[in-house]
Amino acid sequence: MHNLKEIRKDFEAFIKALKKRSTNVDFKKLKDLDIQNREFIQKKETLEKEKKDISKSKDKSLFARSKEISSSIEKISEQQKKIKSDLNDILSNIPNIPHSDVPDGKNEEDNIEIKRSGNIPKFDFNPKSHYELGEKLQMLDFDLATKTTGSRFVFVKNKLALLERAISNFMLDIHTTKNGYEEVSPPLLANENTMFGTGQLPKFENDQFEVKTDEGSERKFLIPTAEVILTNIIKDKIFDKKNLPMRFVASTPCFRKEAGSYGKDTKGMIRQHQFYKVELVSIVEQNKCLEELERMTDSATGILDLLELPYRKIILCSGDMGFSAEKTYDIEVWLPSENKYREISSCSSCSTFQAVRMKARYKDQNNEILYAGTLNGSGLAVGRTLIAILENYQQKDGSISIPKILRPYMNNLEKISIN
RNA sequence: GGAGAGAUGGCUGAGCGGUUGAAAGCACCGGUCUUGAAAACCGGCAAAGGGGCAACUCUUUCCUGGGUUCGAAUCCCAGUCUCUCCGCCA
Repeated sequence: MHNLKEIRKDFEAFIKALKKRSTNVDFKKLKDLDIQNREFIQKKETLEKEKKDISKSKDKSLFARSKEISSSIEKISEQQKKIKSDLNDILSNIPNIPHSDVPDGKNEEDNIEIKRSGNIPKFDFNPKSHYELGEKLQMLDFDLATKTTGSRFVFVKNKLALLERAISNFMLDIHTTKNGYEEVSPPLLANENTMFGTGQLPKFENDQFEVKTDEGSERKFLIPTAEVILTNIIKDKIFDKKNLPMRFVASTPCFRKEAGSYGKDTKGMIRQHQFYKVELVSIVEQNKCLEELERMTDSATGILDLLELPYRKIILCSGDMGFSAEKTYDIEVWLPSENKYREISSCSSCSTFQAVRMKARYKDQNNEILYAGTLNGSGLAVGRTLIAILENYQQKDGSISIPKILRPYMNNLEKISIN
């Protein structure tokens, strides 16, 4: 969320900065409401001052006047609250401003590739898709999941379940021992305010799975990514600068409705309602965001290097970035069956955008209070890593050789085959 | 599910109708002392919002929402959350 005080300083610049994004913000209304809001605050405060003075004076002759004032305050206050709430509605639906590094563009076609790494495997046969491979191995079962649960779910079984677990453990180990992240095993449900903090609410409620709770108690949502719960670790806090940076990693299931993606990636486990993801979150001083973004992205690509999977790194254009991001790198892994790169990680700096929503601040050496910078990135999506391994490491006979680095996590198994 | 207790500043924790925005301690910042550091001592230190170029000033805030009162952190009602004990389950 943006700081109104900052917006006010140069309203035109604010509009201009957001032009890069495809938004339909009613800027005029925003400005008018802000002015109205402040007018009402002033009216209210004048009355409050008078009332306070009467109360302090303990002068009985003025008590009647005080009562009058109370009812006036009530009226004005009501109007002011309405204005403030309208103002907040607009404000909380405005996305972050793209950093100047970010290329202008409308959609994913305008993203820019900045790096390629690894060798694309050459096959002397027609490479199969992960779901063909998995079903043939009898270790991916989509039909069963449809029966027990519904579409966009999958049973991962036998050695592929082991592989999935190995991937997760391997990534956690690297991030905790080599990259300086602290491992967290967080709750998988988040309340409304937490979801607001990272920007999932109010705008993207349709993408969330809400869990039914007792009447009257707080609303709860299945986390769409561990980013939500990990970033909110610092919610409502003012901490010392010396605590920064904070870096957290968690491997959790993620739940997404994937509303609006009907017909997209319907086959296989590319796009599921539930998937595991190893998530990285950093909390940093506000001027260190971009530096940390590079570090985080390197942590993510480091995993692909170790797994010896070919990938490329792209910078998202202004039109393709997520709501809370100021700058995002996507990392895409090579999928032989599709003959193209597919997203396996997305690393974003959110500048202070989420911190303002969460009221997460720190004190610097002058005891000045500043909003923190937050970053999140996948390190990596476990399901998609599984897919990438299946496809890139497939053999002519339909078996899968296991990346060397993962073997210690799989009882030194070298190959997954039907028996 | 039954019975209690609680929610106060960055943290711990007093206050239980009228200069209380709030004692005390810790943390933090500045100073004295010291070759330096520690300790000790002295001083400072809540946030948000409004007005002002600024110095500064005003308002709000002691979980949330109502109520009583000229006046509420303090009293009353409703709600949310947390904790403890018992039961049940893991």
